[in-house]
Amino acid sequence: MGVTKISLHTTEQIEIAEIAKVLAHPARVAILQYISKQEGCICNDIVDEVGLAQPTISQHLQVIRKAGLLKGNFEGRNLCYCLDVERFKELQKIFTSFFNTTSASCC
Amino acid sequence: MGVTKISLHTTEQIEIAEIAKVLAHPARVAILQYISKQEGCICNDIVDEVGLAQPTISQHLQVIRKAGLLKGNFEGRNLCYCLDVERFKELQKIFTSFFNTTSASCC
DNA sequence: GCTATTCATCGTAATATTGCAATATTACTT
DNA sequence: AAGTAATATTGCAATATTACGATGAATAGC
Repeated sequence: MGVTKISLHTTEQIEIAEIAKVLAHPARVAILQYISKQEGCICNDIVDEVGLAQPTISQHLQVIRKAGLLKGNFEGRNLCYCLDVERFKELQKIFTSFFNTTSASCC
Repeated sequence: MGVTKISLHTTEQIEIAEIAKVLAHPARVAILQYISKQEGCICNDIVDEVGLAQPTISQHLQVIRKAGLLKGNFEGRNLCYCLDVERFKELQKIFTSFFNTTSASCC
């Protein structure tokens, strides 16, 4: 039904899935890579860089923002996006912990 | 349109997104945790453990299998699933590399 | 043979995601 | 004030995902 039965799962499982969802689209991976790669901040060149329409990029940015990974400062009429590196590393920790804990005894 | 324009993205971005997609559902996270946690192999107790219907679990297992993370041996009439730990660690490496590379210079 | 059990697959319904055109909003510029 | 530039929001179409009941295939045990 396209509807996830969250009541069945632990908060940890849901958290990991939420984070993974942010990375689960190549455009968002591209955006994350791009906004971190830039020396200063960048603006709507994400649109040029990634090659999707502006509303689509805006939508993906919202997903990234909801995960707490986006910082944006206005510079004149430009919005300059930044990766929230601290939050990003937080997510990495959660992932690393999941991977390490999970790859345990088997067969 | 629900259709991802893969032509726009690099193979690395697509690969990361593919891996993330596997983890992008709490049920699959739960399954991965469960099959790794078990001493021996397990069978359809995943259904009991996770709490979704058998066809749904089977569907999720297919996603995990497609990512190369599932090993299954028949034991009598039971299929015993195993996490492919090597492949799992491979994915972890790809993720770790992405995280480390991405959290670079910003603002 | 028959029956029960285990798991996969099919079909289908409900919902989510992705993408874009059109439009709105905000803020700078003249 | 009017025009322009940068983003966000809205609305909608196409597709993907999630979930489950029904059915199918394989095997164990009688």
